Amino acid sequence: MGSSERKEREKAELKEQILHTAKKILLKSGKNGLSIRKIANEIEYSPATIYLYFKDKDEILHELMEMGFMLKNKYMAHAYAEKDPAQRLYEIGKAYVSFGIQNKDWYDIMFNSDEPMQHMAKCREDWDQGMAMFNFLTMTCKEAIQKYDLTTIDENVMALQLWSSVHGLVNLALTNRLDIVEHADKHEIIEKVLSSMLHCIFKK
Amino acid sequence: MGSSERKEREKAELKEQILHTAKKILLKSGKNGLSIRKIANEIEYSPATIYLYFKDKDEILHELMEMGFMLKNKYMAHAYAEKDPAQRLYEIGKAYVSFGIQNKDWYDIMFNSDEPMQHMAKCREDWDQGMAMFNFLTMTCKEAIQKYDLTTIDENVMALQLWSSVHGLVNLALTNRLDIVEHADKHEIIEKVLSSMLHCIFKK
DNA sequence: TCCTTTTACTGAACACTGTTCATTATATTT
DNA sequence: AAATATAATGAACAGTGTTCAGTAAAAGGA
Repeated sequence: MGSSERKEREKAELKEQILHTAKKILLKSGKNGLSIRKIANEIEYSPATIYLYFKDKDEILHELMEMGFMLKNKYMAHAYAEKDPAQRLYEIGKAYVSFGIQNKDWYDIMFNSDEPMQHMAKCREDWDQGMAMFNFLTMTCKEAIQKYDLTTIDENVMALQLWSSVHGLVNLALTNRLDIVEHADKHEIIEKVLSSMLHCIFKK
Repeated sequence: MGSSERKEREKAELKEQILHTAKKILLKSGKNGLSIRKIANEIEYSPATIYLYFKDKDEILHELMEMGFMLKNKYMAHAYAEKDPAQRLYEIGKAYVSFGIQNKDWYDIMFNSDEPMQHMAKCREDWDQGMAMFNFLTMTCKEAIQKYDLTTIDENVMALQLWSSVHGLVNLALTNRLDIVEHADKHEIIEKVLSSMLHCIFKK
């Protein structure tokens, strides 16, 4: 009979509903405001029911992390399509920072939080999205090195140098530490640092 | 009578004891393991008593932040004493990263946590330690720019570029995201990025 | 249709968290 | 010794993640 298939579909539907609600609460109340009990309340099930669909809160945050990467990819799409690797690096940096600044809670879950990493460790899973992102950055660096004949820098070092810079900038901005040391406009100063960074790398 | 003086001294002593215990728990159980109730339990007072000496947990974390900066200064002392500004920047970077990697909980409270910033906002206080740190970095950049005739870079931009890089590196390392994208030795790769960063800036 | 088995769900509890406040205990002063 | 001022707390409020015995509902078989 097809009833077992229907049941599986219903089970998947409730799982989706839980995640959809989790996302809703995340957007409304932030990561700190997201709790199992609030999700349960919203979908009108008991908190215990959540644990029939997810092992623990870490797993839910891991799923939210994956959703975050999908959102981030929308921000990156235009930059990724740029032909010139040097210009592409600049566009990637700008898009990355825009995503981070405009989506604090998503960014925290993806790049700062312990819970999704904890879940991956428990499941012996890889950080596929993070690795894919970094690999693409590294490939663009490689292209740029070849095209602009940058003999003194390694592509892996260059990629990490760029990533850590924008990661640091976003975190300083999101924790309100950037405005304290630099009163000027946040976007302007970040733009300047990113430009300076790339200018440093590409000048010979 | 001097009894009021003695009472004030006793009050200050208990305040010190609370902070000392908070530090002890932070070192043993991390920031997440630090709770008002654990402090109260350790010093054998009721949790409510803590609130006679501190407005809230934010204030305690703010005090811990200040303690963290004192510890950091010990890490930085040698670097700060370096004569040559370019070499000093390198030593500062290395010392900063060492401090961060070796003191996750202190680093989080100082450079990532919201609570100490929240406390400062409530008290309309400045982030003195952070500003002092950044000002010193900026001055060193200014010196380096003058000595090595770097005409294309602004000292403020350069300082922020360096800070965000090491901040990003430390955070990626502390959240176990660095080892995932780069399997090589953590310290080695960080050293390489820092060197590359400074090499980029100082080459003409 | 009735009965058994399987699946789905939940109430209540456990062990925590920060914070407040009326009440009690202690110490000081009159 | 009594009155006052200070210090400390018990208990409660409103939360948190998580577990598990027990119940309700649906599915399968006779």
